[in-house]
Amino acid sequence: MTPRAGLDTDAVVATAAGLADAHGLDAVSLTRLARELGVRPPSLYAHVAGLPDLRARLAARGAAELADALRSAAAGRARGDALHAVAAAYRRYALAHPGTYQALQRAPDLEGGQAGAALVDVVLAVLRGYGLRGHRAIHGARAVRAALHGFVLLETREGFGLPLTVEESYRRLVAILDRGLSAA
Amino acid sequence: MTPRAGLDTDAVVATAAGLADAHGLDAVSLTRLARELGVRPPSLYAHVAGLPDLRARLAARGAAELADALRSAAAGRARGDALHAVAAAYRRYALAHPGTYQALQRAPDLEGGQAGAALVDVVLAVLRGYGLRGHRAIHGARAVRAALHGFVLLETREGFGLPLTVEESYRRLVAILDRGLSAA
DNA sequence: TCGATCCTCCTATAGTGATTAGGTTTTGTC
DNA sequence: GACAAAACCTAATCACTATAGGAGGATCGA
Repeated sequence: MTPRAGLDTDAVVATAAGLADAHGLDAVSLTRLARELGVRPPSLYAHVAGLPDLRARLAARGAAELADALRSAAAGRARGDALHAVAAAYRRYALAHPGTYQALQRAPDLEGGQAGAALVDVVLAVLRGYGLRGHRAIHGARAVRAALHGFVLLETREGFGLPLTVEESYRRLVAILDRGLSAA
Repeated sequence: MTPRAGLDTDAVVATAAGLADAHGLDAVSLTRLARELGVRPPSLYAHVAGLPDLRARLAARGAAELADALRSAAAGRARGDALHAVAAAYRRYALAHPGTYQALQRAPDLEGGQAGAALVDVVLAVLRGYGLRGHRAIHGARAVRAALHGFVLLETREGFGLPLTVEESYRRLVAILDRGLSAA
């Protein structure tokens, strides 16, 4: 008689991602998510282990998607070309999926998991184009991640109060990184 | 008879800051804060307007402290010297007050308030030493803030899985910024 | 010193969200 | 069709935010 929603973990996480991107990560409560899915809150426990687990899955999903986007952007390019493409893809993803990106932030060690490592690998691959290996590559990767992450965060959170094109600021930041990596 | 805690808004916010720095921002609940202060949760409403207000005050307090620290670091220095000093002070503050720094992040528009503007001003002052004014200074300030913010965030949140000195990575990041700003 | 008043803190209470326990019905398989 | 697994539900608990309204200590003028 009852239609049954026919959920599984992926569907739950996907809906949560939509909710997060549309209304912010804080809007993702089990109660609201359940309502969205036409189900009672306790039913969600059949698919996720609880709110922390849901958030972790959201982050893992986002890291995987982001890594994919970066990989695609880097494909077939090198050096500054690759760096600009990867940077653009990074920002594009974060702006298109603000809630998911937010979830990515709050993932403490989980970022250090599978998908997180994939993210680092893409950056390292780009740096190899600059001739950077070993220690130097790692320092470079940290710098690149920090810069992109920080910029996107400031943009999405605080919004850069001043009326000056954000695109241009980003382009210049990436140019600075390019110059710095070339010199290193 | 009753000893009375003798609280005021500053004391409440200060204790909240201690709690946040010691156990993370999420540990700062009115219930726990009240327990910490030897008081019942409703009593806190005499000093702060609620949890959002408390968080906002935490952020404002942090922004003011951070701006002070940066101003001190910049005093009497110029260019790369000033940049390195400010960057070091920035990271030092964030590491010493992780919970407060976390609160700073979550403050949406409040960062754009008094204390937030002071923060930007310090960076702009440093950039003036590089001969940057107007648009170029703003782009530069965004780059610097993004890089420092992003680095500190990655360090405190995810911890840079790899076993390679974080200090050295930071130093190199700042060096990249220095080079980039000099060229701009 | 006496008292009016303010302010701090309290109890009581409501409401929301996460989570667990334990049962019931649908779905898939033989 | 019957059995087993799994999806969902109701009921209940607990932690936390928040409001309402009251009691008592502190302060200041007389």
